[in-house]
Amino acid sequence: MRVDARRNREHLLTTARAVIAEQGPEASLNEIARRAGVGPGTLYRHFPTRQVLLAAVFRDRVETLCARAADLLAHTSPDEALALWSRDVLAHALTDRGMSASMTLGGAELGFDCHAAMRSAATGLLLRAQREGRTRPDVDIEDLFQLVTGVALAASELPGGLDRAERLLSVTLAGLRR
Amino acid sequence: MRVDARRNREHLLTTARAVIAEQGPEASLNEIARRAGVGPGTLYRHFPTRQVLLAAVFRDRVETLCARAADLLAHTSPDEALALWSRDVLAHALTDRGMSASMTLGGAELGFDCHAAMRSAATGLLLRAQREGRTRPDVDIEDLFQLVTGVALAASELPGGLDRAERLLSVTLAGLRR
DNA sequence: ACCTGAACACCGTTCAAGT
DNA sequence: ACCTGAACACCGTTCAAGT
Repeated sequence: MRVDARRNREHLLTTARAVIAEQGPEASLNEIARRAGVGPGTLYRHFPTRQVLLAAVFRDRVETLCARAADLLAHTSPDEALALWSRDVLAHALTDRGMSASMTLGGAELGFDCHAAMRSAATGLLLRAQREGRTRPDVDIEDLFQLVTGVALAASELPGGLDRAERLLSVTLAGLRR
Repeated sequence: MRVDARRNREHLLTTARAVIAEQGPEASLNEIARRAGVGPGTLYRHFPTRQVLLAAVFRDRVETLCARAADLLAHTSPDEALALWSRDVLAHALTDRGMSASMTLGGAELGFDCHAAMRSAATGLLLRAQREGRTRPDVDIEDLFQLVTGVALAASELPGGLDRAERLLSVTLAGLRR
């Protein structure tokens, strides 16, 4: 990869992060390119679809959440780990617009598969909670995932912010216990 | 209102229903006008914003759900009424793309306030369940609403369809009990 | 090998001109 | 009083031409 190409890629990523923080995940790709000082073709060369760009933008955060899951798996009780991790996901989703949408972005063509990463991180927590804890055995990882991102989406679009989010999460976590 | 205006309005609504069923609530307004055989200006005259159009399109279904809530309130036990009504909302949301998005459409300028209608219909069910049933007293009507539409949104975007939707709903309803 | 930016087909939205 | 449809500013996307 040529040095100017690599620099363009980095700069596009930085700009995309800023614009998406401002305008959300539907932000104009042309504007991202414009603000980064490159032609739209250059953006498309590096990120052939919007989803590829979003996956790249949120990669760091997703990896942070995955590391957190591994940590909780090693150091916390099953029920508590699930609760704390869900709360973390929620906090990230409330902070970064588009984060919750990105968490469901999957597929090998993305360069980085957010969905697969999140899924495998959460699977460990769920299986252990079902084995040792008091978690309903019939829910699968997609269910857990949908419930948490659903709460995140709801909370990010409604007034009441974190308070409401915590309440919705507590309802969901209570529902997961048997 | 002139007869041709009224006829245009009806025809636009019928066309919009069809196009939205095909393409979802983000369907092109120009295409709706085109298919209805009128200029885009005519669509805008009758429905000044997309939300006004969506509220008009889904008015019938929302009113059906409200009537159902009143019926359940009169003839069913608190817990069961809440469960049956949620299941109904879910079924409507899975059938009609854009229905769940429309349920959150509020404001007096819409001609018909879907959100207010749904909220007042569901409030009766929730209050009674909290008074007589075993429902958590700290959740409010917005919480209930968000949980149900969240499940609906999740289920409509994920494979697994109705089965998964039912499971997610049962988790949520379990979480609502104290 | 990579970038550029004009070009294309679309979109939402407006508004002067018509009937 | 209502409709028309050309027009505008934007969007995503592509691709010949450049370096």
